[in-house]
Amino acid sequence: MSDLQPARGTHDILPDEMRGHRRVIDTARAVAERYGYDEMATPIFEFSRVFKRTLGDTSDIVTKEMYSFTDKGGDEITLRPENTAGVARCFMSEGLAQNAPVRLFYAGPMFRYERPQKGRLRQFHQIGIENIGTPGALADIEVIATGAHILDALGVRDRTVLELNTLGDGESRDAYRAVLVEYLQTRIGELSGESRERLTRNPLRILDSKDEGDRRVVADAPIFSDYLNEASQAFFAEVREGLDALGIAYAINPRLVRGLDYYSHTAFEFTTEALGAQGAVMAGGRYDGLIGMMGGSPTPGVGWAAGIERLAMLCGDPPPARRPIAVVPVGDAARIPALTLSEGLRRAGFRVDMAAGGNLAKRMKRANKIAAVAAVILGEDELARGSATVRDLQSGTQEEAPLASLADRLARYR
RNA sequence: GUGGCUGUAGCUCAGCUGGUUAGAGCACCGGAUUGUGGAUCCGGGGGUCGUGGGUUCAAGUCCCAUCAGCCACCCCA
Repeated sequence: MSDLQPARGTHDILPDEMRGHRRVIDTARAVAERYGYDEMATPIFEFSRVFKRTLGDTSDIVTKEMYSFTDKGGDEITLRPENTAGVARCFMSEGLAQNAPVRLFYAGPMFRYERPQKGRLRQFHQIGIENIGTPGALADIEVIATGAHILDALGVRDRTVLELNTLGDGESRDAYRAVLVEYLQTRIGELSGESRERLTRNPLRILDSKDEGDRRVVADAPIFSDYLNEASQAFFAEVREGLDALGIAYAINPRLVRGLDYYSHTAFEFTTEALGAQGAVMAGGRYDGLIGMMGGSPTPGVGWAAGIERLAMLCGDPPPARRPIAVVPVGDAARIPALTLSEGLRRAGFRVDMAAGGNLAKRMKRANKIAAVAAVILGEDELARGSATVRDLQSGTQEEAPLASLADRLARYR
């Protein structure tokens, strides 16, 4: 039994759930397309250094969540824990800088070695967009608007809140970090052990700590916005102005931080209360430093990623499957004619299920069970007349129709 | 990675302080109905009680371990 279970934190996506995923992906892709995004895909695994260099040596993802292994050729490989690094790598190795700015949409599985919970899996799926090569705040606004639009289209927007913050540019962040560390040093005794470690590696993260002692210390900490230089303030102001103009509500959350240096300016998250502890549904921001850090020529970028499972959960019951037409042969002589009829209807665009086995009653039962919209009954009587009986399984009414015009008769069931 | 809760049929669950062949509803299969489904009635199949060990005359029930899920922390999508 246990070795027949899917590995921890993974699960099979059966047709019902798959339709839920499909709805999220298809909706997102269609909306993103209106904003100029084209779908692409990067490999599911990359050389480990792509993520290590990109996510930093201190991030949780790199230190404890990567699925890494050495392949038979001795290469260090990692299953992608997120896709921005892969897209950035692709941007460079495929020479996309020639076409910059590029707008890319993706959907696919990601892998993180975490302790599973509802809405948190080891293999999960994300959709995301990346706008690479566009520097201004307008791009940030539009990226957020694309996300908001997708949440609208999925009908879940009213259950989410947009949290917004700015990380400023590098200069502002360096200035603030220095002041912050200086302040925290004076109260280091009150910090949690974890935060003491973060003090050297990742001090901004302390602002987001949920430890009570940390929070008391953080409450009196210098305020980041006081250290934003003029350019950073102007950038953030424009982002807010744009969101206001588009009627996209947001809540400024000064504790919304990103630990990594290549992030700058806009950071945002659409969160929800409806999913328990896993509240983040769509998260993103600006990563102007990323491509430079990976060895490319400095190129700005903005984007977000969203969890398909989480969005699908918010959406509720998946749409029902398309209802088929059941072709029901009666008697041996009808078998082959029913087969060719089925094939013809499929060529004409219908979803067709041909019942086999059992008597007519059994086949009708089956037709009912698979939620067929109609049954096309083909027996010797009909064959002799070159027709078929079409029974509407909703109303129970039926009529005979010539085979030649059957597809037209069935048109409303397509 | 830490702490807590849970694990009985495909699904939802019952099974009292350990005590005969482990039950129900739904679902599934067959029949009533060999050219007509949904309703009803009758019948049937299906469980190594998550797994492994231990205690006991006796374990679904108690103990330990392990696996998985869930909840919180952590982190995030």
